[in-house]
Amino acid sequence: MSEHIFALIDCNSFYCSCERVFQPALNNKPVVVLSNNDGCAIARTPEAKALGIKMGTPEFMIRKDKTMRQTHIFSSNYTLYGDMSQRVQDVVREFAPECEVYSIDELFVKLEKYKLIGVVEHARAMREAVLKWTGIPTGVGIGPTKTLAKIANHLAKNTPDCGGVFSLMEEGTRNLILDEFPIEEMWGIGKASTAKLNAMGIHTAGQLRDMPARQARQYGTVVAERTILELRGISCIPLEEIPPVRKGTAVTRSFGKPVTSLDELKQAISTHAARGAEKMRHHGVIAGRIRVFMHTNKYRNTPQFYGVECGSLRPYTNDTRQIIREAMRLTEIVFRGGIEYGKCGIILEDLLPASEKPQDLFSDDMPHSPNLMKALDSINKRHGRNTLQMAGMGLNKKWKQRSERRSPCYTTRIDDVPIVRAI
DNA sequence: TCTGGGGTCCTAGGACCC
DNA sequence: TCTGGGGTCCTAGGACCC
Repeated sequence: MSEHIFALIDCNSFYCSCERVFQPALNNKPVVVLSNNDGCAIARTPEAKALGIKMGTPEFMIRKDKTMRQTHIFSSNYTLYGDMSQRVQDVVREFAPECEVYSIDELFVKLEKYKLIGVVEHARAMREAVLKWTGIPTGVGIGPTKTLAKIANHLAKNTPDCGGVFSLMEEGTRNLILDEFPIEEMWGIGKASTAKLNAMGIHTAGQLRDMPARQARQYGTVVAERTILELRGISCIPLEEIPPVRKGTAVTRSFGKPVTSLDELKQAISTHAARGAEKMRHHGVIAGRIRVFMHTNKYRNTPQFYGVECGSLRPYTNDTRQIIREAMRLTEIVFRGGIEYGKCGIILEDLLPASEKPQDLFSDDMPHSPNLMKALDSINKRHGRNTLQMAGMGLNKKWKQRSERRSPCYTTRIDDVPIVRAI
């Protein structure tokens, strides 16, 4: 039986690296990128980590703290990151056509074909090409299963002198490493599992790998069993080259400041509903159900409230008007006065490819919908999001989030393309 | 005294991921 | 003053059906 060879390519501090590509003066300086609403740090460079900034450190703490304040802070710019991600993928595919896009900054590939020329050398060449052609630094971990490739990737980033590539294909090395590797750093082992395993005396990946079957059953689920087999080098999680069809899609946001009025809530929900409909059209799907929710800010010391209501969409649709209509009906049901809301959103469920739309005898169809929506989308694509919108979405959107330090869309907006001048 | 068994669907909640 | 958003999978329990 021929052995699998998985590699995981992971972009280093991806969002920060994207910002650095266009501001090279920030290399070797602490940089963070904030969440939506400029709430907290979601990406940090090693220099920022060294200052004590953690994943989720609030923005105001970074700004106030004496050592942290030297950090360069960016609002998140998903248009830029999405485009840079696409460029990284394009380079990786040239070196490894069997490729799964695992997240915006991670790709799994299979490398069996490169065994003769040397898998590690090939990975190194790929990594250098990604850096040269996109400006994004990466780490590559190699192993006989995805779980082991993930661990190898962790080592690639934290082992000086490995040139950004680490392989766990060789069994001897693997055993030595796993005996030292803490379980809480493993893929699929979160807080709850760590506590459970620690209580059983399991602290390292090596101990987990050698756990007797009886004890393993006591510990957990199918997922745990799979992880243990993967640690033993038996591949249970295959490469998924074709992304599975989404089951649902959500648009949710915190408010820039607390919202109390039904009017503003309706504006926000209809804005999210319109964005949800747009996302569905982009993916060529329709929804059979929509859920609307709103809740208070859990960090504030005010009476807490969480409300949610679900309604069906018949016929299945991705038409902005129908989605907003149902969302407004649900909003009025859920809404309660006298509450300071912190966040709201919509979730579209029961998604189907638009081509598989169920026939429906009892509800009116909108024959002109596809063309109208197409026109709406192309106008907004050319002139910017919500250039053309439904009246209910509101014009001044006072509830909107902050995003004060967003960088330009260097690679996707012609007005934002950097200009190089010869001196 | 005796009181089936198996299946589906739905929802809620937990855990985990990036 | 200020603490993200968007996903997946699994399990348990209730309702309902034959």
